[in-house]
Amino acid sequence: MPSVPTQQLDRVFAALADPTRRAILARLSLGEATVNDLVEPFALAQPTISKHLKVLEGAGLVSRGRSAQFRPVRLEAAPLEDVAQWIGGYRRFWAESHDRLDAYVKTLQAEETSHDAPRDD
Amino acid sequence: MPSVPTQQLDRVFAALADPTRRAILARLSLGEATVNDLVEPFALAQPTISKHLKVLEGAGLVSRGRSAQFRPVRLEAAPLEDVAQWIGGYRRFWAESHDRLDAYVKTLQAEETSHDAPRDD
DNA sequence: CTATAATATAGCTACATGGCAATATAGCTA
DNA sequence: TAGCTATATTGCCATGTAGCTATATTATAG
Repeated sequence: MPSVPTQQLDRVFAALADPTRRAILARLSLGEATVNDLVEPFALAQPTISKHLKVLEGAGLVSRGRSAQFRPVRLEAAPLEDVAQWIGGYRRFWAESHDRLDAYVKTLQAEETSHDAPRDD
Repeated sequence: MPSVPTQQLDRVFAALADPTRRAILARLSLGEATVNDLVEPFALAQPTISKHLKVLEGAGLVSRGRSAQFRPVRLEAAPLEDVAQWIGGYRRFWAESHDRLDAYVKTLQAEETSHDAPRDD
């Protein structure tokens, strides 16, 4: 059972704790973006975004390419899978509370497999 | 589709970003505990644990009871479900990378429904 | 009522983080 | 080479957080 190093989970959760960074991930779910692409929608300075990207990169949630003077940013979802696995260990605890809401939960699980873009946060 | 307020996700992710707090949750997955029960296994002072509990409570991840001078702490998994839902929006991104590892992923998904205690972090 | 036990609060230190403006670097383009 | 564009780095400030010790609070036990 290949469980994720604690420190790695630390970094991933910390990275996800900031709404700007989650919004960046949502944006990247639509495809690669340059730093400037990412600066635009957030009323934040470019160095601020670069700092956020460094945090995301440190958590393995994005990777950087190189194309002329651009450093395109790409979503890397693997750490999210790690998180999903960690959370999976607690699934039974909320499953217990849902004996009366089974139908609703089934609806969510159906949506889980749908292919809409994630929300922007 | 009942998506979780951003601020709520902020608090939950931030709470989960600390390994001590994740260990507290793992401990609570075995059942209610008093503050002292939780102090013992971590080489940390009691006020430090109390502070962690406040953070967890603020994220809705634990609730407190009252029994004599004890304030038993209980796991509340609902926010983890919110996180699972948020992450679900990205599932397809790692699913894409797993065309060759389908068997392995299926194994994990089988374990997801098993009833072992979560790891201690 | 006093003493004891469980927990919370206050006040402190050290360090991390999010934001900015200013500047440096790297890679085109002319 | 000079200049322009994209991004990174630096240095600063304000705020937040994890840890501690000391003290306050709350509830039970004598």
